[in-house]
Amino acid sequence: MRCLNINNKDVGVSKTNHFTDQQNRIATLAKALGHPARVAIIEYLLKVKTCICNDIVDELPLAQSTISQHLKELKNAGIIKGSIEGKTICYCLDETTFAVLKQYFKNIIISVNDQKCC
Amino acid sequence: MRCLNINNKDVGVSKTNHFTDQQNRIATLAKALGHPARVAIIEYLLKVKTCICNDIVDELPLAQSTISQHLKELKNAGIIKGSIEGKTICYCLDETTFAVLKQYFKNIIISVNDQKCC
DNA sequence: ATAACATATCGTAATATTGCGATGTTTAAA
DNA sequence: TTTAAACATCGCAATATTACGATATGTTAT
Repeated sequence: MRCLNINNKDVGVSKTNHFTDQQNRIATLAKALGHPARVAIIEYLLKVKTCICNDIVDELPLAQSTISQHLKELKNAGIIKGSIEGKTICYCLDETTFAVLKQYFKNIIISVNDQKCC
Repeated sequence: MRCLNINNKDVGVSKTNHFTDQQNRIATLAKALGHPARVAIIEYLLKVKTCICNDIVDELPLAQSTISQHLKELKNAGIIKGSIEGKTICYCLDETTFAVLKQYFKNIIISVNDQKCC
């Protein structure tokens, strides 16, 4: 059953358009990292330097389709890159994205040290 | 209507217990940052050094109850701290948490530079 | 005591996320 | 050319998230 939103209330909808591009970007990246399976995938990619593809299925307690979905989300967010490598796909981490994240938190820490409270 | 999960499939449930504490911790932090409103709240707290409370309601295009909910999530994740300050509540960023995040991404970058691919 | 302010919580409605099996699609080997 | 491996996508079911208004709660002035 589908119901109409009679009152025109923005219910259940992220008002992304009200925030800055930077804020949306960080939120998108953080969201993509906001699931332990995806964190695990990243750590796996980090471990197996040669950026192998879906042996991840054997690594994690999730179905192949689920892993594929998680990989897609990571790729959409720009956290990983994937390139076709014959029969398989070579996924690997996107350094520049992590550099953005590192810098963002670094800057926060610089500012937060000025705080005079709590 | 509520339906039973006849097939015992873990449908729609994060299997957090299959991942390491570290992975779950990072995912929890990232998830809390995974919404532009919460990123905006953090940046606001960063700007107004004196960690004022709900003037955030005037800053963001969201209802008071919604802001309160976002603050709660940030607090639960350990990203902000709050202490009662008379009539108001003094919210401020938790430095140690940001230090964790910064370090995490720093370490990733160190490893990712070894990568020989893509 | 009461009013007013600053929150938090609750109930509800809607969308988003997560997970799976089944099924496509493409490539490489047989 | 069939087969199989490696993914991706689809459809479904269930939970989670987001947002709001209404309301409750606590604090401080009046």
